[in-house]
Amino acid sequence: MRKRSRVRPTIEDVAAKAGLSVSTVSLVLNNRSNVSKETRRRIQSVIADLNYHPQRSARGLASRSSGNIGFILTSEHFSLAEPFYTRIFLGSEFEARKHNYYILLTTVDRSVSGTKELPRFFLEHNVDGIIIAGKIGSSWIEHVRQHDLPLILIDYEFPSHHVSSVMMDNVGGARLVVEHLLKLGHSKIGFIGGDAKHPSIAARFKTYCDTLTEHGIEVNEQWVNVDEVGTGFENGYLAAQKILNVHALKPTAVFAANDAMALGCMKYCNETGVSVPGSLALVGFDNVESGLHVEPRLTTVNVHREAMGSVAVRRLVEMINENGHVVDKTTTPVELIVRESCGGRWLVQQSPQIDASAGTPVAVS
Amino acid sequence: MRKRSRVRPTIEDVAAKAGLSVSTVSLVLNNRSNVSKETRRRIQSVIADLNYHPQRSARGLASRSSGNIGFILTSEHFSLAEPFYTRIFLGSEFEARKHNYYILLTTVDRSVSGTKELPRFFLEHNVDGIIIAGKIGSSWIEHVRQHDLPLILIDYEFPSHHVSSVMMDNVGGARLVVEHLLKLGHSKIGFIGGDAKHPSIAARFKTYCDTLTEHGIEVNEQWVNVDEVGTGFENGYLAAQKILNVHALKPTAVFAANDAMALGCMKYCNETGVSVPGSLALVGFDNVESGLHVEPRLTTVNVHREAMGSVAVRRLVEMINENGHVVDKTTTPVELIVRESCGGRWLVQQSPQIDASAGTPVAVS
DNA sequence: TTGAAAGCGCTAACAT
DNA sequence: ATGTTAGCGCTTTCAA
Repeated sequence: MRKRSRVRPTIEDVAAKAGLSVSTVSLVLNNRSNVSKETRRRIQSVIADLNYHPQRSARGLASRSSGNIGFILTSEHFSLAEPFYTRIFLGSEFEARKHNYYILLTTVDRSVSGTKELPRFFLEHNVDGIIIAGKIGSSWIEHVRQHDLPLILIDYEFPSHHVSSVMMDNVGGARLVVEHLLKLGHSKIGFIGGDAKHPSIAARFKTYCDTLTEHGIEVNEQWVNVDEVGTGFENGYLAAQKILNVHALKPTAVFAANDAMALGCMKYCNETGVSVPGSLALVGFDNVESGLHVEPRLTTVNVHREAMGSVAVRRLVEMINENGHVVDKTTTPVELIVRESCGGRWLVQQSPQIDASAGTPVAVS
Repeated sequence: MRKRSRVRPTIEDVAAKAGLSVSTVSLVLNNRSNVSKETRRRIQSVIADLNYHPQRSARGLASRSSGNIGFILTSEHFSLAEPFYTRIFLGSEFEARKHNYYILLTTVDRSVSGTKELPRFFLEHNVDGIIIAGKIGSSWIEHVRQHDLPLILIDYEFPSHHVSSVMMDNVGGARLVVEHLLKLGHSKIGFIGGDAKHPSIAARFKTYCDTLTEHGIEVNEQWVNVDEVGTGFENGYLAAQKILNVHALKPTAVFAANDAMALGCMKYCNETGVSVPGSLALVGFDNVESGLHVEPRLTTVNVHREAMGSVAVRRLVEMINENGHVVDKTTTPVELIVRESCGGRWLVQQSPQIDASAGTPVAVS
C-alpha cells in the first residue's frame, strides 16, 4: 500500500509542481537573491498550495546546523517565585521564532560541573548557539567554550574570559535610585546588598558609593550591609536588623539592591515599628510583582526582562551567521518606578538609553 | 585542506575502528537485541573511546522522528508569579532526558486560535508528541489532534474529546480539606471557587458538596461563591466580601479552591477584623509559597508539580512507542498540609494513592 | 548475528 | 538564473 499521498510533501513535490528543479526551490526556501522574481513567486505559490514546510532534520543534516538554540538555566533560578528568568526566556523564545530557531531549554544543577553533566545538545550537535541566563559556575562556562559554539550570557558577566553578555543597566538604575533619594532630601542613605560577589549587586553597590561621593557625601559603613550569604528576603531582613540597629545615627533611607531584600527590610520595619516611608524611605531594584502588593507599595527599578531575552537571541543569531566571535556587552535600559515606600510622588524615570537595541518587549503585563 | 580530523566522529568511524559494519553499530545504538554480547561490548567501548554521539538530525531524517517533545503553555500561565507550570515543565524536562528526548517549549496566546498560529514544530515535523499544560482554548486542541500526534494534557481535561490527561487528585484533596474542617468541629463551611467552569475547580466544588452531604450537612448557598470571572487573589477578596457579609448566620470556616483566592480572602478578613483562624478557619489548595509567608500560615493541599510533568512525559513516550492511541487519565496524589490558618495542629495527610505512578519529583524545594 | 546498499529530504558545489 | 548531482550521517530492508 502506497502511503505517498497521505505523506507530507517534499521539496521534490514542490519542484515538480512548479516545473523547476529542487535546487531552485531550495534557493527560494533560504531566500537567496539569485532567483528571478517570477520564479520566486511561482514557487512560493506552490509552497502555499501544498502547505509545504521543509523538514528540520533534513535541513539540519544537509546544512550542518540544527536550527536550535540551547538555553541553560539553573533549576534554582528557574523555579523562583519571581518569574524573572521565565520572562527572559519568554522574550528569547518569541525572538527565536522570528529567526526561525527553536529553543531547547534545559536546567542544570548549580553545583554540578562535571563534563558528564553537559547538556546533551552539545554532544548530539543539536544546537547552533548557547544562551546562559543567570549566575552559573565558571566550570560550566569553560565546558561550553571548549565546544566553541557561539555563547552569550544574560544577567551575568564573566570578566576573566571574553564572553558576550546582555546586562541590565545596573549603573544607570542605581544612580536613578540614589539621586532620587538625594533629591527627596536624604543624605543618610544605607545600602543592603546581600552578596556583593554577584556582578549585578557589585555594580549597584559601586554606583551607590560613587553617586554619594560625587555629591560630597561620605559612605557610612555602619549603614551598609554587603556580606550576607545570599540576596533573598531573609537576607534583607537580617541586613535591616544590622544596619537599623546602630545606636546614635540611623539612616533615613535605604537602597536595597533588589526587591526581595527590600521586602525583607520592610518586614523588619513593620515588626519593629519603624514607619515606612515616615521614618525610613525604602527603595528596591527589579520591580517584582509583590512589591505592588505590600503597604506601602515599593519604589523600585524596572527591568525589561523580555527585552533582555530577545536581545540575547538577536546577538546570538548574529554570532551564528557572521561566524565572527565578536565579544560584546549589551546593556538594556531600566527605569525608576516611584511608589509610596520612599515618600515621593508617583513617577517613572528612564535610565539613559545606553543601547538602543533593547528590543521588543512581549507580553509585558 | 581536510578538516576530517577535527570533525566529530561518525558512525562510520566507529564501525571502522571496531572492525564491524555501520548497520551493526546502528543496532547497538538503538539497543536492539540481535547483537552478540561480545560485539555489543566492543562497539560500546569504541563509542566511549571516540566519545561518539549520534547526530540528532541524521537520526531524525533516517528514522522519521525528531526526538523532540513539544510543550505548549499559554504565556499567561507561564509567567504567573507562582511557578506552578514552571515546575511541571521542570519535571517534564528531567524525565524527557531519561528517555532521550528534548523538549521544545513554546508559549501561545490564550486568545489566538487560528491555524496560522500553530507552533512551527507541527509544520516542520519537528516533534514526536505534544504536551499541553493548563487550560487552553479548545480550538487549539482540535488543531493538534488533526495532526494526529500523540497528545497529553496536564492539569486540564477535555471531556468531549478523547484526550489523555494528567490530573492532580482534586477529589481526594478536596475531601481531605472538608473532612479536616468537619473533624475540627466546623459545620458551617463556606466555599470560594471563583470560576467554576474550570475543570479542577468544578471537581473541588462538587467534592465539597458531596462530602458535606455525606455528613448530613446541607450546602448553604449563601456561603458559596463560584461565579467570579477568574480564580485569582482579587476574586478571592471579592468572594469573601460576599459570603462573609450575610446577615444572620456566617460560616465558621471557608474552603477556597486555591491558595490565591484563600489569600485574597485572608486579606479581606484582615481588613475587616475577622480573626483567622479565631473566627474563621481558612483552607486553600495548591500549596503556593506565599502561603508560608502570611500570618497565620495557610493550611492547604500540596500538589506534586514535578511529578505531574514527569508522568506526562512517561505516558507520552509510551504513546509514541506503542503507536496505540490509548486514552487514559492519570491522577497524581495530593496531601493536606495543616498549618495555622485553620486552627488545627500541624500535620501532613496523604490523599489515597489513586495511581502509584506518580514518578520522581525533582528539585522539590 | 552481521553486512551491503538504498534511501530519508534537504543543501551546496558545480555546470550550464 | 536554473539544473544536476553528490553528499550530510544515520536507519532499515534485504541478503548472507
